[in-house]
Amino acid sequence: MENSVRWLTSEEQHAWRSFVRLHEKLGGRLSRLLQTESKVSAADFAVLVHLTDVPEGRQRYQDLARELEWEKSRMSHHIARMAGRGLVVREDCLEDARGAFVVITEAGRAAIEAAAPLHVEAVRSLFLDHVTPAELRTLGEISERVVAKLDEDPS
Amino acid sequence: MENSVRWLTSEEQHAWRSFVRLHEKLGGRLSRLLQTESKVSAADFAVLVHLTDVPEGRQRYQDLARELEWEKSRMSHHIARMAGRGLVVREDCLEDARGAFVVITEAGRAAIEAAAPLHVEAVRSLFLDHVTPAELRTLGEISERVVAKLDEDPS
DNA sequence: GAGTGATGATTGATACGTCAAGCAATCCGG
DNA sequence: CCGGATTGCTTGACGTATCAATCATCACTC
Repeated sequence: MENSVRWLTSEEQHAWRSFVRLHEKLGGRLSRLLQTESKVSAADFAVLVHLTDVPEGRQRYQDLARELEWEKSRMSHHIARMAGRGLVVREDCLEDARGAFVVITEAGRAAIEAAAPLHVEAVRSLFLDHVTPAELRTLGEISERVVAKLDEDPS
Repeated sequence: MENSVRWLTSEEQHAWRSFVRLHEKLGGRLSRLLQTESKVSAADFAVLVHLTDVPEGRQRYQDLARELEWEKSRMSHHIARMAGRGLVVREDCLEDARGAFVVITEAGRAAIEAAAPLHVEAVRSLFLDHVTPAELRTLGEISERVVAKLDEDPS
């Protein structure tokens, strides 16, 4: 048993546990909602959002993986499944024969347009509606700062 | 296309996306750390924490599932795997022959005592160290309030 | 006290994420 | 150029999460 551990005070413990519960519950609710009400999962949604943000709806696997913070193998597996459902297609890359593009299909665009209002409404009613603008600002600042720290110091 | 959707303002959008990224990154880091440095996963850790909080280290499947917000089938599968690794044992319930207890073993206690300092240190260095006490208080309040709302209104 | 429904847990199918290994295509130092 | 290292993606195996179906037991009612 280490004696040098900086254990949490009870305030820290309480805040941390609440925060963890929030993540579990909110994340669970949102993805369950998307899953059951639309036909895209939270992961599908994230992919489709990025593809609609980009010219022609085409992006390299690696770029997509970097933006979503996914492993490349996860991207391969997931895109293969999405392609099977017709939401995207895989396209070979001419400039670099190793590479490949993910391209959103019409069905993909239709799926995300159908899911987006639902998702926004859920984010509002499950979260934003219960948080003041000042709190939201604080939360945004904390999130950005911590994410930056995590990026600085890779595991 | 619905016209009545209350789309997010750019401030809301920014804060929300940062928050989601924090969720993804911090969760990923913590569970990866636990996984590689100790021999218990984040899920194992949560189970063991609850069992050490309770008399004799025994608790019913359903109670454990409720506290962790897990599905009962997840609990069954996971406890079966943990039992296979000797961290817990399953025990029949005398009062209700349908029910069963999960009981932490000595090996389970040893595992969590080994993992706890590491976990606390990670929570500090990856998160708490980058947040002021005031921010942490705000975060705790937000979390509690939103969790309460989510509990009120079941999906 | 038999029938009906609810409860506590298990099981199997399927989907998903991660890891390590693999395979091409490309880059680059000599 | 040529050979080894690197890059971009794929694959297979494994552990894990979810869903629906199942089974045994219990509770309630008539």
